Amino acid sequence: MESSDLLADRYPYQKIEKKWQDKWFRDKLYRVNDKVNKPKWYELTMYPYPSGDMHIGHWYAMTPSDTRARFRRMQGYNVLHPMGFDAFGLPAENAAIKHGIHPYQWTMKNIENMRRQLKSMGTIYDWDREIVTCNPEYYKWNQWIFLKMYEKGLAYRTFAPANWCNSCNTVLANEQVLDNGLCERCDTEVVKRDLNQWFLQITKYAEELLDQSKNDWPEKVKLMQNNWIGKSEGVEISFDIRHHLLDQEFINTFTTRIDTIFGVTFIVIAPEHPLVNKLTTSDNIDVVQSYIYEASKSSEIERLSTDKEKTGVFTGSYCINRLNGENIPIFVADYVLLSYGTGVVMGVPAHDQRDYDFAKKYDLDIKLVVKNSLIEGENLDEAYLADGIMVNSGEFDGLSNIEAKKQIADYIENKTYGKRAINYKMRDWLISRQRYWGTPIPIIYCDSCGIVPVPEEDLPVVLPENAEFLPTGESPLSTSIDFVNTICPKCDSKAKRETDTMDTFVDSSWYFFRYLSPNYSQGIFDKDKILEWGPVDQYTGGAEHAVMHLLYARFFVKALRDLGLIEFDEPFKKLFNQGHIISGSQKMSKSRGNVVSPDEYVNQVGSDVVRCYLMFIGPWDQGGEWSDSGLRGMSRWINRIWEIFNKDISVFISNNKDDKLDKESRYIINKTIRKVTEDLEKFKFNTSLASLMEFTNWINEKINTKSFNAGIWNEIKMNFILMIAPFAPHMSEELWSLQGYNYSVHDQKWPEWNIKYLELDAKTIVIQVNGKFRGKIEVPSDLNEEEIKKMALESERIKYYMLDKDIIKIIYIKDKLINCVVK
RNA sequence: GCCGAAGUGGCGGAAUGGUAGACGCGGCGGUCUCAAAAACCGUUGCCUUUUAUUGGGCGUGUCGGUUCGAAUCCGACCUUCGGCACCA
Repeated sequence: MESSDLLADRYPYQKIEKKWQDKWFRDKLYRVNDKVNKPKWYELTMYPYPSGDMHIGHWYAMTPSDTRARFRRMQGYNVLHPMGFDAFGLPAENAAIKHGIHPYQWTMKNIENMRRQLKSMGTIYDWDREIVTCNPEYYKWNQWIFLKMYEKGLAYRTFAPANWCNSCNTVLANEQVLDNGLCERCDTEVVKRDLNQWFLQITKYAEELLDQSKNDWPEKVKLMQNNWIGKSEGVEISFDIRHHLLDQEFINTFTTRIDTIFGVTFIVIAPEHPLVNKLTTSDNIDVVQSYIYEASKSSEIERLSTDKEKTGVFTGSYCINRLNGENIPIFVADYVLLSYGTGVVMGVPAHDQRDYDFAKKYDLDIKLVVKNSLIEGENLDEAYLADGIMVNSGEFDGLSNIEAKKQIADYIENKTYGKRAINYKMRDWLISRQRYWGTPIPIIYCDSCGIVPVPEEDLPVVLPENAEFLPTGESPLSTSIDFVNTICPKCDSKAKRETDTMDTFVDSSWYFFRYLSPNYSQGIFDKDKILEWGPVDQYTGGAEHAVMHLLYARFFVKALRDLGLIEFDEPFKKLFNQGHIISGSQKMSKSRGNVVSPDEYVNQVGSDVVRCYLMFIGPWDQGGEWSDSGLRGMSRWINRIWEIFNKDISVFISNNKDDKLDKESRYIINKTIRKVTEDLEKFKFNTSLASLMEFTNWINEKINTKSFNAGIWNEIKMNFILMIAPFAPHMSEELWSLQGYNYSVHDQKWPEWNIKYLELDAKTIVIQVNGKFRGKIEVPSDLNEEEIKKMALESERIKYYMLDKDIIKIIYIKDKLINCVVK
C-alpha cells in the first residue's frame, strides 16, 4: 500500500527525539568544561519560577536562546547556557496554605516536572550546573552576601511605612500594588503600616547605576532604568523660621527651579513631616490635625492620583524668604511627599502647575518672575514653565533664567542660605518579607548586645520545616520556637533570631555567578571561574524585568566588586528582550482559559516543530500569536526536509557534470549561509528560517526538474543539515547520522560562506522612468555604466515610455537600477 | 499627562532610500482516491484592459514635505500596545 509507505516515510519524531535525547544525556554531550582552549560565550536566559507547568511562553523565551547558544557553539565558542529555578516565592506558600502541602515539597515536585519538560525541548543545558535557590547550599550565600553588606554598612534596619495587605497579611512591594491601590493577588485595598525592616543601600550606587555606557542594551531599558533612578539636580534652600523660637531655625526645601525663588508665595509641608505640629498655631490646630488624619486615612490610590484636586490647610505660621525678606505662609498639603527631597516644597504658582492649581484654589498670590515676549501683563491661565527673562527678582532682573539659575545658586552658597544638591527618586531596597518561603535574614537580636550578625561559620541559617505559615500578620518563622530562640554569638546569653525572610530578587541578583561553580563550598563562587566566564555575554528575558531585577543585579555586581570579589562593573554585556506570546489576541492566563500547553503539541508534532514554529512567528522582540494552523505549516516543512534527505538519490543524481547547475547551487548555498548566519547574529530567527525554506523550495524544484551531480548534492545536504541543527537539533542529528557523518552534528563547525560564489556572471538591472518601475534587463556583470545605460535605452519597453519625451538626466545606481528622468 | 515602540494583502509577517508583499498560513483550481483526509502540483494585493498573450492604474494608518526615486527620511495628526505618573 503506497499511502502507508508514505506515512512510514514521514518523520518519526517520537522515536528520533527520544533516541537522541537519551544519547546526548548518556554521552554528556552538553557538559560544559572549564579551561577549554576556545573563546568563552555565556548565553543566559532568565531562570523560571517553578510554577509547576510550563506554558508555551516558557518555550518562547527558551528555545530561541537555545538556538543562539547552539549557533555560538558551532561557531567555535565554549558555550555556557545553564538553567536553574527561582524556587523561593509566594506561590509555593499560597499553595501550602490552600492545599496543606509543604512549600518545599510543592516546589520540588514542580521542579521535577519542569525539568522533564525542559529536557523535552532538546536544549543544551548542562544539568550538572543546575541551581535551585531554595536549597540551603544556595541561599547560604544570600545570607553571606547580606552579612558582607552589613559589615560595609550597605545593609541597615529602620522603621519604614510599608504597603500592607490585610488579607495576605504581608508587606507588598510597590509593584505588587495595582494601579487602583489594590493587592495584585487578592484585590484587597492596600494600607500603610510602619515596620522595622531591613534595607539594602542601593541609593549609594545611584550615580554609578545611571552610567549605562558599558551596557549594550536596548535603549528603552536603559531609559526606563534611568527614569526609575530619577536624578534631578537643584538647590536646597532654607527659609527662616527663627521667629518661631523652635530648636530648628530654618526650614529646608529642594528645588530644581532656583531661578524662581523670587516667585515663592507659599511653602508646603508634607502631612507626615515632624515640623508640622510645631509650626501649627493654636487657632489652626484643629483644622490641621483633622487634615493630617484624613491624609493618613486616604489610601495610596488617592494620594497618587494625578487627577486629584490639590488640597491643603494653613498652619498659621510664616517663614521668611531670605533673598527678599518676604513673609511666606506655610501650608500642609498631601501633594507633597515626605520621602522625596526634604519633604517641603517652595510654592511658585507662576511656574509650577501643581503650585498654580493650589494657589488658585486657596487664592494665594501668583508672582511672575520669568517672562517671555508672549506674556502680556501678569495674569496667567496656567503656570509658565518655559525659559525666559528674569523679572521681579531684584538684582537678577534681565538675566536669562538659565543664567540666573547659576548666579542665584552661587549667591545662595556664598550667603550660606543653602547649597546645590542632587535628589533621586529611587529609594533603598526593602528586602524584609514577613513570609516563610524565603531566605532567613541572618541576624540575632540580643538584649545586651543589640543587633548581632550570625557569624559566617554558622551559615546557613536553615529555614525550619516546622513553621506555621498561615497568615497571622506575624512572620511565620516566629512560630518556630526552635528557630527563634538562640544564643547570642557575642555574649552567650539568650537571644532571638530575625524572623523575616529576604525578597526573592536577592536570589536572582547573583544567580548567574553560581552556575559557574554550582557546587563550590568554600565561597559564594570560585574566583577563577568568574575570571574565566564572567560577565554574561548575552542575557535574554522578558521586558517586565527591565527595571527591578536588572537594576538589582547591577547593584549586586557593583557591591560584589567593592567587596573585592569580582573585577568588572556590569553583569550583562548584551541584553535582548523577547516579546510575549499570546493566544486568541489575549495574554495567556489560567482565568481566560487560553493557556497553550507545550506537552500536548510536542506529542503531536515533536519538539523540533514547536521550536521552529515559535521562532518563525515573527521578530522575537515583538512576540506573536500562537496558531495551530501555523504550527501545521511548520510540521509540513520539517516533514518535507525529512523526505528530501531520505529520497532515493539515484533518481536525480547524475554523473554528468553540469557546470551551470553547480554554479547556481553554490550561489544558493552560500547565499543561504550568509543570510542565516547574519540573521542569527541579530536574533532574526524568522527570516533565518524563511531563507532555509527558500533553500528547500529550490532543492525541491531542482529535484523535480533536473538532476544534481553527486558532489554538489553532498555539499547541499551537508550545509543544510548544519544550518538547521541549532533550530531542529533532533532531526538534524538523525539526518547527519543517516548520511554517515561523524557524531555529533552539534560538534561540527558552522559553515562559512565564500564571497566568490555570490558573484554572478549576469546581473539584473531595474529600469525606471521617472521613478516608476518599467522593466528590467539582464546584463553581463562586467559591463560598464555607459554600456548598461545604452542597453537600457535601447530596450523596446523603455523606448515606448520615451516616445515624444526629452531625457533630462539618467541616474545609475551600480548593479541595481537605472532611472530615466524625462519630460 | 509624560516617555518609548509600532501601524504593510483575508491573516502572521518580509523589504530600513532603489522591482512592495520574501517565507508561511488561509483561499481557489488540479493530481491521487469509490470518497474523504493527508500529501503533491499550480494559483492568489486591489481595480481595470484583452478571446488570450498582455497592458494600464491604485496601493504600506491620515495629511503634507524632502528626493530622480519614500513602507523606509522629515513635520503634523490619528490609532494600538508597553512603561512611568503630584518626584518639587
